[in-house]
Amino acid sequence: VTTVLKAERLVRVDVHSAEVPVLCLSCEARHKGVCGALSAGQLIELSKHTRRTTLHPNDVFAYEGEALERYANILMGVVKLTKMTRDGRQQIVGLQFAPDLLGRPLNPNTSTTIEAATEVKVCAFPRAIVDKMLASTPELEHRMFLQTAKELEEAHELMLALGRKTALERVASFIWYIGTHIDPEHVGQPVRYFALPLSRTEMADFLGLTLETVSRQITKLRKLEVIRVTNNRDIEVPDMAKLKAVCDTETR
Amino acid sequence: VTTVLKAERLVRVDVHSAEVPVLCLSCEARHKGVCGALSAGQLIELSKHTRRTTLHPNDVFAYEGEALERYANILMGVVKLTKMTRDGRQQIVGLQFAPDLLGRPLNPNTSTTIEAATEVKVCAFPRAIVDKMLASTPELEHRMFLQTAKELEEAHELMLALGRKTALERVASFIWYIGTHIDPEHVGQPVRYFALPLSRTEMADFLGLTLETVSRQITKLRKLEVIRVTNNRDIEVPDMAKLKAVCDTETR
DNA sequence: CGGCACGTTGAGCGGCGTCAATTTATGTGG
DNA sequence: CCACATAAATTGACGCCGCTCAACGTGCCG
Repeated sequence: VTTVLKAERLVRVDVHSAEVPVLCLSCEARHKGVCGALSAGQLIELSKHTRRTTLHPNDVFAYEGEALERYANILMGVVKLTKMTRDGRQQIVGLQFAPDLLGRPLNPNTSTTIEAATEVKVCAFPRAIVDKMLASTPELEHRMFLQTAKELEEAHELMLALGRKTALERVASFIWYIGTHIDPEHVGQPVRYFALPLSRTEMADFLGLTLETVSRQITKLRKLEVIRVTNNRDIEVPDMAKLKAVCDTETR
Repeated sequence: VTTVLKAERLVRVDVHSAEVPVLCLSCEARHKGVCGALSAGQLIELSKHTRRTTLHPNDVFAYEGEALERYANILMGVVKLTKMTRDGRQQIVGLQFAPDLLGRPLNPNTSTTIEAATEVKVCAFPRAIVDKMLASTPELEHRMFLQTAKELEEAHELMLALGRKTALERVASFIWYIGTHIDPEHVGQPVRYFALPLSRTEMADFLGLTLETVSRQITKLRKLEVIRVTNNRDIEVPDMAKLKAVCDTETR
């Protein structure tokens, strides 16, 4: 229900400097995110209107149907995209990780509610400025397109799980998904020890289950020695192949 | 007023029609599809390598993981995008209608199997030619991006159905979806009489159900007088609002 | 007419949801 | 540091929605 809480002011940058803004220097989005498509000059122009913000779990960035007047680069943390039926049933339709960009060109209205799952740091800039750069920088649109295409593929994968997988397979698939996405430095290498970014309730909303069922499947995976659970959210995967096998069991 | 506009559009004469290839003249894709982004010269260039094809139900255009060496514009009919688990459980993750484009730039590999649901006519062109035009024609990429973004939104909608809706709601949602997409001339106006492009089995694969359950829900909708079924595939919707109400029942 | 594909209907069962109790983590003030 | 409160997660009992298996139309075509 709360919106953006804390806003940090950006460090001032010399307008006439051809250098990359200080804040951008160590920013991951400049390497793998959309900002990588921008020149030093564009980064400076953009940084004049940039505002970094921290969101706390369940802080809402934008509501379904709302017009986004700012794009936002995720610098840290996990963001969930949710939809709801009129009577309150909720579905998480996607997760976003650093350095994903929130907001799309050509249509400012978001079709999902965008909210923080974990603590999240974003770098936000006004729509108009980015849209102007889009016209002259094809590479920027390429990157946005690439992200959207990737989101669509992941949506398809989740749809297979929602429509055709058992509760156990869905939970295993989710753990696999997190393991292969949570580390921004992942080069396809899944990590074997990580913290789940979602609560049991949220996992249920992601997987089309109830929190009780999710909990039961987790204890089942624990007893099958596919995972170890240390502090509810902390997961260890001794053997990734074993986990992968459960995601798509031959003998259901 | 709408009918007048519609009629006007149908008889509209293209100023440069002399330069546009004959095949493109009456093609819907040139108006609302991606070809609308191309100049007469580009259309001529493209038409030299164009091949029109007819696909029959269940003909496969490309298999999951395969590299598409041709884009294809849907001129007529419905195409289904499917995914499968290793043990053969199938999920339809999306439907494509005229004038949608099959294939995406930047990544030739398709993540879903692409196959005809109904009889389908496509206009196919080699990847290389289109990709070259993409570099010099931003509008072309805009349109592709727009379609992908739309696909993503529809995927999200389906995910809500798969994860959180009852069997009855899913079937009603499907009928609503078809009613608002089957007519290429739809300007948001849902039609009340149409043929379902999918068999019961395919509807089940789309909705994460079994064919028996789909069948039962259809008879239930019939008894509730939400729909009329004439020849199994032919549906009449007396009151669209009534159908919409079932899609998202308050009292589940 | 018979064969076949497709759809409908029925009977019974099981996986997951519902409701509720208990345990475990997290935080707060004395 | 320990009671205490609150939220989050686990576990159990039971019921229902949708799956499974099977029989039975129905329409189409040779």
